[in-house]
Amino acid sequence: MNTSSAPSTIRDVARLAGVSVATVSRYLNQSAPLSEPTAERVRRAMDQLHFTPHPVARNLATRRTHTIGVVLNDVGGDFFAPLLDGVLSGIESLNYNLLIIATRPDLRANPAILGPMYTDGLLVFWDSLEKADLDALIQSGHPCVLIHQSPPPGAKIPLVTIENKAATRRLIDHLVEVHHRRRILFLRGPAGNEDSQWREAGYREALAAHSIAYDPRLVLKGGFDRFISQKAMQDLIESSLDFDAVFTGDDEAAIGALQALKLAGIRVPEDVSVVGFDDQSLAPFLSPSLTTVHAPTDQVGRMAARQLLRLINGEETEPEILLPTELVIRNSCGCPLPVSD
Amino acid sequence: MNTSSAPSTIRDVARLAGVSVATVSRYLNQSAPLSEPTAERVRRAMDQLHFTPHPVARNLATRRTHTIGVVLNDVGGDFFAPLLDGVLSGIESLNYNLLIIATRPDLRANPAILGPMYTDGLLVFWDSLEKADLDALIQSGHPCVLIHQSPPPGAKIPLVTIENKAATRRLIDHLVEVHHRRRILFLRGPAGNEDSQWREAGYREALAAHSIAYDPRLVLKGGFDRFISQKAMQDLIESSLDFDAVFTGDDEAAIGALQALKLAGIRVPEDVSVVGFDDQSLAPFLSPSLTTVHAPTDQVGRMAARQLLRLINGEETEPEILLPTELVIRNSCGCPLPVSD
DNA sequence: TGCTATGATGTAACCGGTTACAGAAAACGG
DNA sequence: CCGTTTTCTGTAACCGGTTACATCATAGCA
Repeated sequence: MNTSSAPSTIRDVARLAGVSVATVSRYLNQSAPLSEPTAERVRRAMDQLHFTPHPVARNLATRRTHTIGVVLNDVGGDFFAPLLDGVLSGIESLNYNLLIIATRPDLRANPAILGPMYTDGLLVFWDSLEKADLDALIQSGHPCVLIHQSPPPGAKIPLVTIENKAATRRLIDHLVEVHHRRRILFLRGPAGNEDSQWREAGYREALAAHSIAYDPRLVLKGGFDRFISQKAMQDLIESSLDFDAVFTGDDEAAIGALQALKLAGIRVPEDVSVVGFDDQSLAPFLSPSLTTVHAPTDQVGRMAARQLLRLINGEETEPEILLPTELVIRNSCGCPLPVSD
Repeated sequence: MNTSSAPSTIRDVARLAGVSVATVSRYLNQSAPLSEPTAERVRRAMDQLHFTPHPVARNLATRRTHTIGVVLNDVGGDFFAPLLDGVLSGIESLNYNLLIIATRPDLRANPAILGPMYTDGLLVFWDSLEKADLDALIQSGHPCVLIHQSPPPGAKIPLVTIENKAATRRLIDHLVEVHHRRRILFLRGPAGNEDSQWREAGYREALAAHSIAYDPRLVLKGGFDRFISQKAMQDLIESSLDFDAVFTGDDEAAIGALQALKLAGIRVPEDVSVVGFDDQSLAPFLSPSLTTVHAPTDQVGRMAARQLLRLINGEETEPEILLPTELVIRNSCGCPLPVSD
């Protein structure tokens, strides 16, 4: 009946059970053995009062927040949902909370929120922090795990990312070997993006392996962005440079590339093969359906969360986790429709 | 050079400035006037010590968390990213933090985390809480705003959602008036989904307005899900019931419907018009591009966040915000390609 | 000049937990 | 049977802020 009374505290419980607050606390945390009769009385008192320990008070006393932060710049992007889904499944039922820390190119994060008072550790996604902020964070020693971005040299910060180079190699090999493409465009990602750098390395390796000369005119800025890549493709088409395939760097850029080709009346895949990277959720529904490389973004999130928890608990962590990627053949490369999908 | 020393506290600042902790606190919160010389000394001491007030201690003392929670079941779904993006922009620079509370059909939320100790208020998305948990939350009086779901009768909880019925009416009107469709399928959303109910009402209203008899055989379960809707469409096609258009309930179901039609060799939009709802990010890239209704999901997030903040601050709130939706004509209804896109 | 209103600051209790330390009782070993 | 260890429990300090109340100058006023 005392529904709307003030929530009860550990002292209320102690009083009702006829024990000290320390005893109640020990019961809560199993931090010391209690005699069975005492435990029973505490238990009784607790549920008679509907007692729930106050997390903030506990956080203050233990100097742990039981919260991990995810630092991201690109909320709303296609990476966001699967990544967070993975992170959540990584901390599931471990009594950890998830705090979203959104940064923007124009909006630096409040430095304090990166500090140890808000979270027990941070998951830092590529491009979410200015270099200075990242360095300061690393210096501070606050646990963090980087996602899709290597730590600065010397820093021993775990990294979780995906395998880019070998997968790209297989992707380009497929274009050359199966579809006999030899003039293959590459749309670079944003400056400084490591995924893009590795993909470019895979691209060049594949060309070299097939004795195809590297032509710098075939490498454009796609920015992992549909509009930038559409513009880049349009410009290239106007320049009437010859090409028979496009590796768009990522799926997002593939959207723009497909659009540009369509508007120019160039048929995909008959005239030009198009392949992407990431296997975003819309890849199967583009037209033609997009041949790409599956990036296990949810797993990246899950693994990163696990690494961070290990770090927080002082356990051993892997310095680097490279998750495997997988070629996904659909139609935009020129392969026929599968029987069903 | 004392870089790695323990972080300084308000008492350290007080000592260095030669004032009491209360004075420092007053400076921090502007909660009482300070003489300029005192203020100056506090300021000096603060940045000499790089002092940052400890948020958890502050939360404990003020019994506010400066955090709002978003309760969601469908992390990873297409709603998630834009919604959160909107929420973040709604709380931007207001010193509020965002906690993600993910529930799953199989995993009930820890009841405590819905309580007032973790957050100052909650944004509750449709279907994220069991009825009992929602009722308990509302009973508790903890501030909350519902998203895409009306409160139980009698409860005075603000609601933020979108206009469904009139938009659906316009959508179906378009099919009938422009494309002369009269046998229009409707794929219902999940049971209990209010959006779906309103869309169905709009659908029926449009039929009635054009004197088209309502045929219950044309209403199927699409579940707002690509697989469910694909299956439903396939079954319907096999039953060889006649139809010339499909309103898929949402865009997600449109994916499945398009797939089923394609596999059956039925041409869209020549043989059958297909229209969706939501205007998810992939809608323009389906083939043919999807005629749909734009749902301003990011705005829903922003508005809901704002309402919640008002509620938390004891200001007046709107009982219900219905955000306008807008018809987006593309090609899947049968309209020609726009000049550019 | 003496008395009160005002403004600035300090003291100490409080938010609600955890935990170091101490003490008492029970178990153990010789 | 007594000293030592072990097991359980209590006392009180502590985490790092906020704030009600008290205090003390100083300004204002008659």
